[in-house]
Amino acid sequence: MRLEEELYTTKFTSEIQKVTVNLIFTSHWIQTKINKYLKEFGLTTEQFNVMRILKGKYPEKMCVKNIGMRMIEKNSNVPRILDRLEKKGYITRQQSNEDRRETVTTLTESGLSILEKASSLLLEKEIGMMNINETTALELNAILENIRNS
Amino acid sequence: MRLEEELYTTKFTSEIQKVTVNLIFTSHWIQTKINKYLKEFGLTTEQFNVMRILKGKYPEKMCVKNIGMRMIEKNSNVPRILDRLEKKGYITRQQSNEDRRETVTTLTESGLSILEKASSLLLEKEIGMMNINETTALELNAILENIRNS
DNA sequence: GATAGTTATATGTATGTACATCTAAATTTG
DNA sequence: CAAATTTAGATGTACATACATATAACTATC
Repeated sequence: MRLEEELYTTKFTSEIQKVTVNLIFTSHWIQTKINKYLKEFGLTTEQFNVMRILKGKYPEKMCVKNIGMRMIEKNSNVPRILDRLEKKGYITRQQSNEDRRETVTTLTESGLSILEKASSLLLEKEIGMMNINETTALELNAILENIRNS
Repeated sequence: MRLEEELYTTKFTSEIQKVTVNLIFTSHWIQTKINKYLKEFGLTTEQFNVMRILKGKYPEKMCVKNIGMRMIEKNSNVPRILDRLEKKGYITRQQSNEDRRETVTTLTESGLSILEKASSLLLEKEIGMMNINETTALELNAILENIRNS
């Protein structure tokens, strides 16, 4: 559907102005879908993202800062997301021995297991989630990366 | 900068998978910029959006549902955003006479005035905010609208 | 026209962002 | 090495989303 219809608006003053709104709208649209899939596992997207990042280094432990650097949302408050994952038993936290300011974290067995299940569902859903092919995706990725060069 | 560098990750398994992350990342990147501009006026993006929508019908009053339909973020909790705008004196609310379930809202003089200032700053910043021209923007808008056809 | 169903909005709770502040530990500097 | 600075993380507050539930008012149905 055209963005104008989605937002019940008449028109935008420029294609650039419309791009701004269209990017934010499409991002919300995707996130809403992903949220629904993850809900089945009792996970939020941010919790899933943190776990996915921890998996990338597993079984190595990661400090809070290094997790934060890899988050899609750079303003994420990682300690609080870790609070919830710890409460659910999906991660463990301990003070680092090398640098005692650091809190190092790793996935538990239970965390690994639920991550695997959630990942495989998302991988499966990913195909049909967006109407786009690899060629256009490549093109879109290039445009997005260029947009941020300013 | 390439997305892989932004997220300190090695690579994505497909361009489509990368598009998902790239769209969400770019959306956050834009929103962070807009937030910073609006902060000068003590407004959040959502508060600004609601005011912009009210301006579109001004001086006609709008009900909560019609505002919500026009929000970029469809999960917005409009009554609570209105609470904050009312507290700041930027809108007024009253029960509708036609349908007493409805709460109708309109901008105050003060609201119109701050909206005008914020809008003009955003319009000015919009040009340099993203590195994109009208032609590519047109193309990007078409891709985004197509992505959501599924 | 009374009852059932629907709709518009408000509100409660958990989670997350945005941003400021605090504390402890490491690092730098004189 | 002591003092100053920086860094890592935790935590407080305001605002927002996600979603469930509650309430009042409207509409449909018998």
